[in-house]
Amino acid sequence: MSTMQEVAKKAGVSKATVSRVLSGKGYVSEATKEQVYKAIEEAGYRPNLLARNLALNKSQCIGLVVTNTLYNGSYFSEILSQAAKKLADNGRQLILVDGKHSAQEEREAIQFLLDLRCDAVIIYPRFLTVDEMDEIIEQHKQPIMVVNRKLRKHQSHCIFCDHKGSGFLATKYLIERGHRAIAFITGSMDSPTAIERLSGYKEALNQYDIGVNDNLIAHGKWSPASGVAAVESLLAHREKFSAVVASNDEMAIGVMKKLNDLGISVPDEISIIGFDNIPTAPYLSPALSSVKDPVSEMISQVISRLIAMLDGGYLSKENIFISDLQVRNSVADGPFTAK
Amino acid sequence: MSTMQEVAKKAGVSKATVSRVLSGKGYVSEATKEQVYKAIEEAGYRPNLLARNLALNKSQCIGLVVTNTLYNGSYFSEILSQAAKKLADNGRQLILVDGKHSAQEEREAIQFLLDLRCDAVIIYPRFLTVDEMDEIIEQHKQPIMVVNRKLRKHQSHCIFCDHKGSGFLATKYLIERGHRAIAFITGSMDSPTAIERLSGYKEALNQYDIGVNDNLIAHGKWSPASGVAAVESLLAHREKFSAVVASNDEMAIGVMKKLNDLGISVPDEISIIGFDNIPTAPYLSPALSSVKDPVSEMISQVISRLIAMLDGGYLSKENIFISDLQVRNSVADGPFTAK
DNA sequence: TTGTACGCGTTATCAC
DNA sequence: GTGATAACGCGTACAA
Repeated sequence: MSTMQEVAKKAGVSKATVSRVLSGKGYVSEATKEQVYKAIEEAGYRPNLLARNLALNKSQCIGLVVTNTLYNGSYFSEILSQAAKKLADNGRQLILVDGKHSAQEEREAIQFLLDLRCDAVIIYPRFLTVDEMDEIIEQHKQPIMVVNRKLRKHQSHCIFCDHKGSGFLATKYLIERGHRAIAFITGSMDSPTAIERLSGYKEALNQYDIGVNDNLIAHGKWSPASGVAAVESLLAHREKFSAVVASNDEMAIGVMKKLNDLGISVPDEISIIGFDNIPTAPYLSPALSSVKDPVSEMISQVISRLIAMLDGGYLSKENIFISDLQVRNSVADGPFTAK
Repeated sequence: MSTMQEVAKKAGVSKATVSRVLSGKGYVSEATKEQVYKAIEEAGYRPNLLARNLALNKSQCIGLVVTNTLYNGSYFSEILSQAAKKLADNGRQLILVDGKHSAQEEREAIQFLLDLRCDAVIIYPRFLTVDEMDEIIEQHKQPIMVVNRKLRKHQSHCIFCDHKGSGFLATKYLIERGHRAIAFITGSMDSPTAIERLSGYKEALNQYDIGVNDNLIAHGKWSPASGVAAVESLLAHREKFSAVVASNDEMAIGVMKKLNDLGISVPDEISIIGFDNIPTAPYLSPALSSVKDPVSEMISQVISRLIAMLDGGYLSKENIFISDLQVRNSVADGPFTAK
């Protein structure tokens, strides 16, 4: 790899001049510009971005921390594709670091990115608590943005959406269509999202004066297989239900499969509603509807805000809260009506 | 951010000593070690990885280039999750760069990663030709690995699998179950994978003395919607068929949806087979089977090889060709038998 | 318009 | 054991 020094020598100028030509800053005569370009060409010169970043003390790179536990399925791909595209549009690159499966490892991942002198770090946390993140943000100069959590102190550094509201909405949707015995399948209960969706479900039942029946609540782990298992545990209680709210689409698909296998007609006998919207979902089954999880929007907005702050130096103090929820219907309302 | 110099001053030693303590190389007395650790703690010192990388001329980062056109769905997520995990296991990080949607942009993405002094670059190409990539590999000292293409010259820098064989397998699978009128839906025909799968289909028909009927071949674009459109164009020809080979699972799902909507029973009247295996596929429909695309294995193997070469300095000259194909069945063979 | 000299934060090679 | 000092490759005041 040839260096700037060598190019300078070839062109018969100093490296300061080469630098000026490359950056377009400062005055350089057309004649020497020519010389320099020619020398660059000949030498096959390429700038060393490490050196440049060191000198400028910034890297044009944004770090992203995502937990291992999310590393599969369309949710992960949505986070990543959105982040990579949006950053590329703004001339930055994405460095992905595995948050593994503990708070300590999430910490280390953030630290690593900061040590690499990333301009900023985005984390989709799983194990770090809100307070821990507030603390981390305080300790560092570089902006650290948190997706899908409501921070206590640094609200301008986070973005979140109304998971409780979406749990409420899904349940209400079924209630309004005549369902009374509505089962609920949770996600992993160590996830705030799972807890919020469950609480939305309970609130909806309460609001319509339907008692919460613990026999109608089963615990899943986000995966299709755990959806299958949850159905089994629900049926074991021999309690009737005409609808199921599954805390994400993957479990909803597992539920659908299991019910089909048992010869239970979906959605005629039992309706299913999920969350997240996996891309192929609209094609899957007229039996399955979902409440959209606005991950893409969260990522998109958080990056917009980040770029604005990196370029403009100003970070909006405004709270970002996405509450625009909607149910996507594969079909007309018909099939979801309780018989 | 405090620097090594400041830590040295605090500890009353030179920065050379601090460096020795940190790296664990060279002799340092226990007493001064203590001092240094204390100073590091007090100063809240963190090493600047940019500076370290510049001095060492390596970055512990591996670049990955993926085209925009792949940025969705489970295929993308499989590539990424596999790459990130495998690299993290080996203490390296993943930098993802958007290959956008042209050969030129794929070139630039590779160049950027090299300029960043990534230790190596992995590309899942879409637009660059095999010859162009062979040339790029020659021009650079850092290893550049190519996934899903057979290079002409640098075979040890690539990994690929038998897409033609899998197209053949899927078709043969149906033929052996009694089907004769088998429709085929291609992927985007600017993709080598799409072309190879089609040629496998044709070869299977030939081998069983079934003529290739152009009316039974429709062109899709990998998306579920294009699968729907392909079915429409097939039906427009008023040619009967009892089975469909769709060039990937997403299109297969579109096909299934469309046939269901038309009241055509799947798989009783028409059987469908796809490729790729999306994670939820086994839960979707007993009507859909797929031939697995070994992306994960390709990524995994190419990284193993890469790490071996980065750590050991030796790059195996052996050809890597994955030919272990298999059909995943959601169900027993029954439903796929032609009536 | 151009060149000199220094700084960015490390690592590594010497002497001491 | 430890401390100067020279790389690493680039940006940028400041001087000329």
